[in-house]
Amino acid sequence: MKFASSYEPNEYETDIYAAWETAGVFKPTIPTIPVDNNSDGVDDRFEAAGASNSRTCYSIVMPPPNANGNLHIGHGLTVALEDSLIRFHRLKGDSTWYIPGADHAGFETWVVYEKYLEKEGHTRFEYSRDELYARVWDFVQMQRGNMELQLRSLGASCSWDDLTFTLDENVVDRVYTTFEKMWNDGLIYRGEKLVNFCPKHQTAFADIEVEHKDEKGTLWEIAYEVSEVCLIVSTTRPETLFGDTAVAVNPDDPRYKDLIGKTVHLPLTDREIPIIADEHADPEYGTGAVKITPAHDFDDFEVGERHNLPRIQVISEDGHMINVPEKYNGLTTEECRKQVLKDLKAGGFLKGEKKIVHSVAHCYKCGTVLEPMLKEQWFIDVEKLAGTAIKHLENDEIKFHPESKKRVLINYLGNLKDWNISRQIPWGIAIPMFRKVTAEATDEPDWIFDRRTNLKEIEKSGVTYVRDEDTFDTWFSSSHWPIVCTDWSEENPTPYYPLNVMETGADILFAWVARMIMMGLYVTGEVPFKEVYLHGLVLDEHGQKMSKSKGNVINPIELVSKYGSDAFRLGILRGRSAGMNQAFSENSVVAGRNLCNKLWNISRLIQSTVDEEFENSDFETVLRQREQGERSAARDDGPARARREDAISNSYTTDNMGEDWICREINDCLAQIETDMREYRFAEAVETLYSTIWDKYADWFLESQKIFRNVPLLKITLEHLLIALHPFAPFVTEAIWQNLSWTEGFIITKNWPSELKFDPITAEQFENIRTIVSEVRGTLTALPGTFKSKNFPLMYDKDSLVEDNILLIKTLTRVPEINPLNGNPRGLRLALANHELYLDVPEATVEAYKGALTAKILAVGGELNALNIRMMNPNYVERAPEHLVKETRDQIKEKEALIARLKTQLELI
RNA sequence: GGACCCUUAGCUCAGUUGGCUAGAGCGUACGAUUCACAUUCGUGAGGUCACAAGUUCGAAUCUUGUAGGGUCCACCA
Repeated sequence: MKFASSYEPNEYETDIYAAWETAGVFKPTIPTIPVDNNSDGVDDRFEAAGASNSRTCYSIVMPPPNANGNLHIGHGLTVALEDSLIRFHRLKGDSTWYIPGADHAGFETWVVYEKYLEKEGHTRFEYSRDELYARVWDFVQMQRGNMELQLRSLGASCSWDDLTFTLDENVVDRVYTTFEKMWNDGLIYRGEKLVNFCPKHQTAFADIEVEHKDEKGTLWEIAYEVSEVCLIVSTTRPETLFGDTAVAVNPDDPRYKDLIGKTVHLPLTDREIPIIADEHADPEYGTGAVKITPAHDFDDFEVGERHNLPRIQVISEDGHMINVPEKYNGLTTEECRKQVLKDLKAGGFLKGEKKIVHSVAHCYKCGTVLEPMLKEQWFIDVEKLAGTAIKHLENDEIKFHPESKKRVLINYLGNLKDWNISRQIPWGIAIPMFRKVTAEATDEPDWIFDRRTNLKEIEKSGVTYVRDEDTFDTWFSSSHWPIVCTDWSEENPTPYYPLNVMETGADILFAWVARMIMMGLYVTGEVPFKEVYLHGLVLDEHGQKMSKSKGNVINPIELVSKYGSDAFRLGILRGRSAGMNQAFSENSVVAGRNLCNKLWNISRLIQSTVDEEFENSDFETVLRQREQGERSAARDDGPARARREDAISNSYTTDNMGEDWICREINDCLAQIETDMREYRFAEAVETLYSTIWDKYADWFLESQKIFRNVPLLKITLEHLLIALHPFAPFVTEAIWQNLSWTEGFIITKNWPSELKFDPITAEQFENIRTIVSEVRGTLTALPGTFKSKNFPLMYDKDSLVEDNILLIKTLTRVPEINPLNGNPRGLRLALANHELYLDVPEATVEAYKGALTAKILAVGGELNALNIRMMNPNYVERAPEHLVKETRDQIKEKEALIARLKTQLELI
């Protein structure tokens, strides 16, 4: 026998994955690019397949994990979700394409590399941009590979040949093509705008990458003199006063009405700046007068634009004061603030200070306070893109799970500001723009588009241009992900685009999903995916966010090696629903591991039954069976084969109690899984499988089969369950499939099971048996005395169901014997199951059981009462649907009969 | 300030268009004992569905309000 007494995942998983990969079963069966109709020598198979493309292609692209990182729990969830979908659709016969990816993770990787440089005693400023790019490339290659191995250990059945790295040539090509199109369409502009700038990392961020934190600060009140009077302004950043180019007051503020248009003297300088009227000044806040520093504050920048104010930059990119009086020049912002406050105080300008709490922008990576910095950057005018996206969303072209996120997304797109796509880090896709440096060529444009970003300098009609040193925001290239992964092109649109579903974290709805939709529509005219499934955060077992500092991080790979890949997948899917942040604990993985082991032992039992049958059967039968098997195996694949497999697998009969029932239960289970998967209810699908396999198949069917041994049925039902569980627990199901003596090929490429035939009446009879068995067990447990003293025989009167199933009931209840009742009823009558059944219990025992019995009668009486009250309500009888009223009537009858039976139990004593 | 989500058993969560006695896993109590599986088997206990009002024959489910928790966006001179 091949089956060990327990399932050891580590002995099988690596080999199984390798076998799948070698066999090429992860690849889509329908070609990804349709063949050109005009070309010769077209493969027939491909053409035939092309006809049904729209129906049978099923594609998912993986959100690319960091190429040189390790997978975390979120990736574990992603793979569990996506791979279950892929495997389910593969079994359903779709041509599935699960496309893996690797992210160069521009900023993340850059931060890691910069730390590494620092450790080596170097800084980024020692190298040119191209040198740095080459160095990071090598650095990434050196670290690469872990993540891909980890995806394999999670069982991701993705098409490895099609792995896309975010810096691959086709990605860069596509990104440049889009950028060029946008440039020509006038959607790209270079603007001097305020950007969030990290003085430590020396790069700008998009709004979305900024982390706002509430902090304590001080609000200072400073006097700006206007001829005789003075105007008090409030500020949290006194050091920026050197960059002030106006003071704003609210136009409706009566206190300052007369001052509008006049000028004030800027303290510590010899400048006069105007007093302007602007809505931005809130009369309720501070003193109602606000200094305007267009170069260092986002709001002030906008005020400046409205009033055409000059922008004076007084803080440099590395956080030092510039363009300020000699005394302050070169100080850090902090030093300068101290000095300015000191000098203001000395000059009598400082009129007050208040402690306040305000939110401050931080770098999401290093926590440094971000400096709003005036910089020339490339921007995308998002108005049209967002508008188009909203139109398609409102047209319901993408289905969201959870549904509520659609509105959230539309709301976000409606308020989107222009997108800064320039980053000042070398690790990324170079922006394909070149700046004119030949001064005398006045007719030529200042900037030109050119793909030759490998060159620092290019020449065009005698004019020299130098490359912009910046790289793209990673989200700009990532927004092309569905397009580039599926190899979509204008000439050859692939049947795998749009994707069937985009599965990713709810936290990157804006950063990624929104941008993919805008970009997909802009490039292809179609939405990039038909559905979006968003998963929430995986929290620790107490509902806390996982973080290194809290020390509550769970490593998925550790769980995989401890309990097996399947256990992890089952565990993480359990109790999870779309878009919700949910807790996760090792317990659920243990439950998953137990299910795998249960299934393993179920298979072990069935295999041993099959082996025994084989040994006992006569030689000729064996020979005939073997020949049949070989004959069918010799044929080729295809629909004919599928039909034949169907016929063979349906060649069973249901002869014994419980057999029709299990067929019914398995059919229900399969149908439930199909519904659940269509609606992305993963946890429910797993739940259904768990209870069908364990509570129904093992606890009832297999127990009853210990008497009956219907080998063909045991085989086919096991196969059905193995296939049904395969999407969620791929390794154990394949391991079993390979160990079973009669199965062929890989389970991963089998067909989803067809319905089992059964007789519904016989199936229902088994429910009666179950009720009887449960009540016998329950009553025996409830009766006083030790277990051993309770070996009472069971007696029946004129009951053919019991009479026909004496052996079965005896086995399941473990009563010593079951006899026909001779003479008058005695002992304890079973009440719940409506059968003439008595436990042969001595009077004294029944007497002691009386209390429990009375309590039960009371409980049922309460239920009956509630039902009667319902029926006495004329409105209910009139208005509720007829079937419900009838149901209630039936229930009343049942309860009344039950109470009557229970009362006989008491009377019998 | 705006938006969205959540509150159901000790814990983590299901509960689909309102309709049987509100379910599962884990935990827990009692019992079994080696015949596929102790990663086992059997039987229980455990719930004012956050609170209040409303709609309805009927509400965990729909509406409104209150309280608590979470997430995101905007703003904070």
